[in-house]
Amino acid sequence: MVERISDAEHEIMEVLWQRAPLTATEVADRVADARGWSLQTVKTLLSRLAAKAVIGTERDGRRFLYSPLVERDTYLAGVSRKFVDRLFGGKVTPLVAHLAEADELSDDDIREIEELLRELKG
Amino acid sequence: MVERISDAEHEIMEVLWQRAPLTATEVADRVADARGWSLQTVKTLLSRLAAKAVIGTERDGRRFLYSPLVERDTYLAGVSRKFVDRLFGGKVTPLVAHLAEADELSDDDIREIEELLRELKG
DNA sequence: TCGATGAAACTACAGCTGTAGTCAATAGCG
DNA sequence: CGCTATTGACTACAGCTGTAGTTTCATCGA
Repeated sequence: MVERISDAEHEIMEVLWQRAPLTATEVADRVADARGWSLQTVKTLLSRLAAKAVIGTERDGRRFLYSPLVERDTYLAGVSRKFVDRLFGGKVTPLVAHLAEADELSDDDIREIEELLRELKG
Repeated sequence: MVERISDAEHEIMEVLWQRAPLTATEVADRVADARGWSLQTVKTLLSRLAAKAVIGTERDGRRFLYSPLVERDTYLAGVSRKFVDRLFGGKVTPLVAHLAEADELSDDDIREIEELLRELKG
């Protein structure tokens, strides 16, 4: 069970999953576009993530380098599971059905998923 | 945009989506199994949902009857969308791929989804 | 009629979240 | 060697969430 990661924290994680280790300033630069957070905000989020042992710190002189301790896939698996459990009784099919009905799936999407499923069976 | 519904609130909504209108006491009885909430807690959650206009109240003598104002499907659509956006860049295919890789999809699931997609195209 | 009972309204409170300001140490520059 | 800029640590604070206690008001039975 990975500790709960909040929305803002997740944004930080995405950056670190893309490239690590990074300093606080580097992380701040990379999230600057999406959210307009100050450096201090980013540092607070990094501290909280470190406190939860979701990221690790490595001293580099006077500053820290941060890296994820949890794989993105592991995290996604946990979150997806909880999501599907909570809203779709643990079954994936209704979720896909729902997205499909809600017109969230383009024809291309459908083709892609079909392709994917074919590979899975093969 | 439906207002954000917290976990606890969602539990209450599920009860009301299953049957409505219900009194606070009836709702409390129905969630008693899952979570061990007191009647007061349930009433607080009902008030918050009513304040958000996610459920409606109808006076019945000295008490209230509560009913959802938001369809379950509408709500699921919004939440699913946000989920897919946030974790899978808005694309459903990676979500399915992920669930598949994480062994969350049984052979039966795959067959069901294929069937579903066939219908969608038809 | 009056007290017990049941319902909603109001109040509480700690922990999490988003967002940041301030402080203290340190290191590099002049 | 002292000042300035950088960096992490500590502090802040309002709004949301989970979980309820307390108060007040109306009503039903004796």
